[in-house]
Amino acid sequence: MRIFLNIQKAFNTTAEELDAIKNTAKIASIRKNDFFLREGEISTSVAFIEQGSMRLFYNAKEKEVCNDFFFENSVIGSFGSFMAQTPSLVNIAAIENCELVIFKHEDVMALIEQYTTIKRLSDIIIQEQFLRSEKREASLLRLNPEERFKNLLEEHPKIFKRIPLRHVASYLNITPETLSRYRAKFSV
Amino acid sequence: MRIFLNIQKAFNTTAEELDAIKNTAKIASIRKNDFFLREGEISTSVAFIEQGSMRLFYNAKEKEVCNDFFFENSVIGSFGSFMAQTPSLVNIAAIENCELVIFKHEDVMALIEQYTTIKRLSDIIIQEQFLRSEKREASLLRLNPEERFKNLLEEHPKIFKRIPLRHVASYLNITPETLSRYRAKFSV
DNA sequence: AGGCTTTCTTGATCCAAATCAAGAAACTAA
DNA sequence: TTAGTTTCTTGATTTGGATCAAGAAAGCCT
Repeated sequence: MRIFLNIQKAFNTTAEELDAIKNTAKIASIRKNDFFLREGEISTSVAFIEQGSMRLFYNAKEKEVCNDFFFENSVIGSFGSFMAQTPSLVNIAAIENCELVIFKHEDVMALIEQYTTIKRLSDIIIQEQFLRSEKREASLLRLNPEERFKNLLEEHPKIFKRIPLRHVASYLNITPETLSRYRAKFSV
Repeated sequence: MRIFLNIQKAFNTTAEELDAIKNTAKIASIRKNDFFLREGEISTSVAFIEQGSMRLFYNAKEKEVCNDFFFENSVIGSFGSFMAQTPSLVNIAAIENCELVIFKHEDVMALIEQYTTIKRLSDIIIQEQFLRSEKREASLLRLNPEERFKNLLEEHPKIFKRIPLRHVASYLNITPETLSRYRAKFSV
């Protein structure tokens, strides 16, 4: 199946591992704005994004605050909820229509048990999440809004192309008005 | 050894596991203000805090920004750096004099390999880190400074007793002056 | 296409927290 | 103990980004 080729490429799996994955993972489409996980639910699965983009966000008082964006060839989920099987603190929803490869909790456990290389894979994914969250925290703590904007523009210009600006503003923890002014200031 | 009793209690290990831990882990004292890990270094170990308190912080422009505090009976380390064996983004230092039980990277790997229950333990620690960081992000993203202050006061009053206020201010991502005014306002 | 809603931009005003400044209190080390 | 730091408090001022407001542009129906 064409759709697993990206997994093969992203994770550099052997034919045997890829077969095991094909036999357990499920393919799913989710449409723009659909939820993958809601705050309070216990996460039953994580997903590999074949195509599309998603966001992970918190419910704040009246608004939503966006914590992160995920594009094709990355793994998305609430790892806290998924691993501990506790209610999720975060929401996850599609920004663009997405093609996903879904990994159920029990399947992941079984795959890890059976294939030490898949275990290693899972460890790498977990590591990446730790690094991602340390980076995110560092950016929120040590940079001011304008610096965060310039940083994001430099490191992930595609976010400005594919993500609605109100979500980008939320990610930067500023209002849409302020983002708009930064964009004018730096002519983006 | 008395010092391992807390580990036994915190993790509810069997006698056999505790023995395995005793034979590999090393006890260390570190003094107030000493570093456990510096930004840029690759983390070689994680530590169980028997006694004392530590902080995890980032270097920002001219100042340090504190990301979290850790007290006795918790595990501290840069998990991103420890697991991926990449340079740490964070610093870790003692606030009070500490008694630590140190777990070297290779020993942890070996223990996990050998004892499935210790593997389970490590999974729980990792889960806790994920939850901790989701909570931390949520607090930075959805609360304003004064709400963060009130929240911290409610949930962790002991932090105000044991941690120098400038570190608390940094944790709340406000200036010491602002913290001082909040304290006056709420008579803390 | 055309009407409707949502998103984005631009301007005016406001405010919470930062900065600047200086004194008080708490540690530290001889 | 006391001199010397460092930390904390309090006051005056500034400021970056929020909020309020209203129009422009872009999406999204049928």
